Amino acid sequence: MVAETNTPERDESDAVGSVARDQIKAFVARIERLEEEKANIAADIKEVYAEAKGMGFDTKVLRQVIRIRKQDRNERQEMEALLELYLGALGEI
Amino acid sequence: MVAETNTPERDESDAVGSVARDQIKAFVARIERLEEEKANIAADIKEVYAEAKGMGFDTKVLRQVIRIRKQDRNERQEMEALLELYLGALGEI
Amino acid sequence: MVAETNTPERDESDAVGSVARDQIKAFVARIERLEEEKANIAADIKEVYAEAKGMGFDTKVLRQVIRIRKQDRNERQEMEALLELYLGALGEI
Amino acid sequence: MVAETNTPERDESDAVGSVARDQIKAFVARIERLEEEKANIAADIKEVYAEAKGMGFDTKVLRQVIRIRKQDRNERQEMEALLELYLGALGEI
DNA sequence: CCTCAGTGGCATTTCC
DNA sequence: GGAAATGCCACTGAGG
Repeated sequence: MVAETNTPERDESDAVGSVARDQIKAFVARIERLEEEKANIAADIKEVYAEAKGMGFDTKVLRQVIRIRKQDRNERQEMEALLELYLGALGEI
Repeated sequence: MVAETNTPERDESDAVGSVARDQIKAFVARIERLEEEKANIAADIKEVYAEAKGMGFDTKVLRQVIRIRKQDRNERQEMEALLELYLGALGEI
Repeated sequence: MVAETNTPERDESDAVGSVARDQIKAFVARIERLEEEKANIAADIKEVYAEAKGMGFDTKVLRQVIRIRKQDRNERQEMEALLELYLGALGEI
Repeated sequence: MVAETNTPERDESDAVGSVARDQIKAFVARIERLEEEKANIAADIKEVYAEAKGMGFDTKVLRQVIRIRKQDRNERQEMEALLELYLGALGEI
């Protein structure tokens, strides 16, 4: 794991030390917990698409709509960032 | 959205019908809601990695650990499925 | 290089065979040639930004403008793809 | 675009001035032209990798080869620069 | 020097 | 199930 601050040189057989070891285990547990939640939500999304498909909607079109709306949001944010840049730059004239 | 069962030919001005239209909007809303939750959890995971990094752990190795453990779980599940298959086959002899 | 179709078992000392060897060299040469062209163009772009900066323009803003215009193009393409999807789906009703 | 030297305070309606405006448009056009060329070459490279893959070569290994050779070139250049430095220093003795 | 945008590589997912 | 596409992460290099 190469945690310099957590793995000082030591004589004992364990290379990382029980403290660092516990920290690693805690991080792994937290991440795996969150990954599980994320996977569950991904499964939910999949279900929604399946449900829409079951009602006769074209999931390909639906996905595209979602993508375009997401792009819209991103572009709006970029425009705001550009405005910030402009205003900041104007202030420096 | 091209839902054959929901968009019969019609004389009215709206091409898709208000019912299908509402259904589409509902699906989009549900998916976007779930996508947002997923993005939040992804951000949480990122934070955890950042925290671990801040404590001197190598995130690259940490990610590998997570990946390997996930693979192990998958393999274990496959083995169990195979076992089920064998046992079922034996029961049919 | 692990090219199963190009590396039959053979008694000779070379593991890959002269044919596969030549093919690999040709691929590497082609890629490196293209990579070089790409690097040259990247250098040209850098020069243009430098020139703009030299004339008093804010390169950060300029980059943002380029990025937004690129997003616009992408979104336009996505919209066209969506239209294609719609039309194709309508044709199947 | 916030070009102090090109956008003096002015009474006219246009905020940036038609000259600066044209300059900006020219820069954007030049950059977008070059970006397009770069994207085309990147697509070509992708095609070459795909072709190699289609002939049974492992693209992952191929990429590694390209990367290592690039590193070698860089190191060689650094060595030559170092040699130049040494020789120049000797000439000043 | 340090932040940050851009880019390449990798993993996952999706479609066939 | 395998190839193709998308998204994500790490890294390098540019700009301040």
